Amino acid sequence: MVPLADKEIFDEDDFSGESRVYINRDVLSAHYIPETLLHRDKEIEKIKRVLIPALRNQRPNNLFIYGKTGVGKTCCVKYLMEKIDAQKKNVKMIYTNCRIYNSQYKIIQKIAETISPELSKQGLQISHMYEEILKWINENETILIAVLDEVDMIKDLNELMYTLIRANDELKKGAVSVVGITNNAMFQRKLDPRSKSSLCETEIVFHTYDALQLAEILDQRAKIGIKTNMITDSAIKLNAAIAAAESGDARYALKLLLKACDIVDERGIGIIDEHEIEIARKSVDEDIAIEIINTLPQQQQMVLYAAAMLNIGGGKYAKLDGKIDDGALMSGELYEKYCSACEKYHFKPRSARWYRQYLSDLEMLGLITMVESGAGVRGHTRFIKMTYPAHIIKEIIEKIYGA
DNA sequence: CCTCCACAGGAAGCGCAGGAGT
DNA sequence: ACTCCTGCGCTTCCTGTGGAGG
Repeated sequence: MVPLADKEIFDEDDFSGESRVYINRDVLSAHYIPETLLHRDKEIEKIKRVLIPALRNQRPNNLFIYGKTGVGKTCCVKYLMEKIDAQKKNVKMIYTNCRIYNSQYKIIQKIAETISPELSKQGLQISHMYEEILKWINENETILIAVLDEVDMIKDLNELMYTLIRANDELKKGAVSVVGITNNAMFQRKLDPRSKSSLCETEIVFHTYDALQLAEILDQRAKIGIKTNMITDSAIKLNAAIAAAESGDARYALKLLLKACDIVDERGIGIIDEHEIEIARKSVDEDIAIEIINTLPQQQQMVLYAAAMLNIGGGKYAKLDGKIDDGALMSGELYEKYCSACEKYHFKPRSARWYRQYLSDLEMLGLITMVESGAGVRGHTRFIKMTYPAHIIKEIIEKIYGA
């Protein structure tokens, strides 16, 4: 046997060999921003109109963008960011994904780091970074626009908004504006009235794509990214129809397309047709679940696991005078199951209060949905339904911790 | 109508970790 | 090496809520 070190793991073809399917695989990624954004002219125009004062060195209104996942919110904003950057005016747009930068501290730090690398150290006081940012804006007479994607993930958004608004009172030159992006309709309720009215100075709502629009978007990407005659029209139509039925989510549509292309690319023969889209669909659904669950904190995985076990085992829940949906769990019952799941894997279960926090986190991630009990049930509780099939979740978590 | 149930979710506070300042 | 400060995950305590039951 040849020792591994002496063997070439990748052969020459892997580097230089041309793909049968792709011209440029990256084009099919959701992060790719095409030259022209289809079906978003109106939205781009609206955002542009809000941001235009910045180019004249005036403070633009704060902007709040709402719309479901994969409707092009981030894409449109990033598209405009590039255009504004190219103008080379004294406008600095800083994009932050608040799923990662989820507190006032982290966001201020991110801004500070962007304007001056010396401020990238951890542990600096927030007031220090704040002063440095103000100084920088003043000296450069800059309009700073903080783009906060998934703004609902920020834990102390009220404080952050207060800080950023106050900055404008202290600045002699330059200004600070905020663009908040979210897909969570409920989130405005958590804001105090002051932050709400200031963040939502102007609001833009993005509507979901229909099947026709999705088909055109897919077609546009396919033309740039995939070689001619490698995909049939009916495959694109089916791909669009599936995504439109799911949620009108372009990101999902692209993932599906990418997966189907990968399948054909690996297989080495044939083209992408309806059948390939169908196969891709199954594996994409599972991939999405695996990706989310793997990055979940341990305790939240336990809650999800408990829910899956109850769903499979068939708890008492489903038999409550037939009114309740099959598979709807009561939160009290689930907490007990969660505690025993923790015991099984030798984790210390958290308090019921914290467990309720986990539930709302899981709901935010779209892994479960919750409904108030309402009439027919004694007491005040919530019914919990899983968005992904229980057996898939069970498998994924048992793969991590063992059965 | 009142009380109880089964929770929801806010507020306060605690212990720990990790970095800054001395 | 130490003290101070801040963020983070968590518990404890508490008030609120909406329907069932007496």
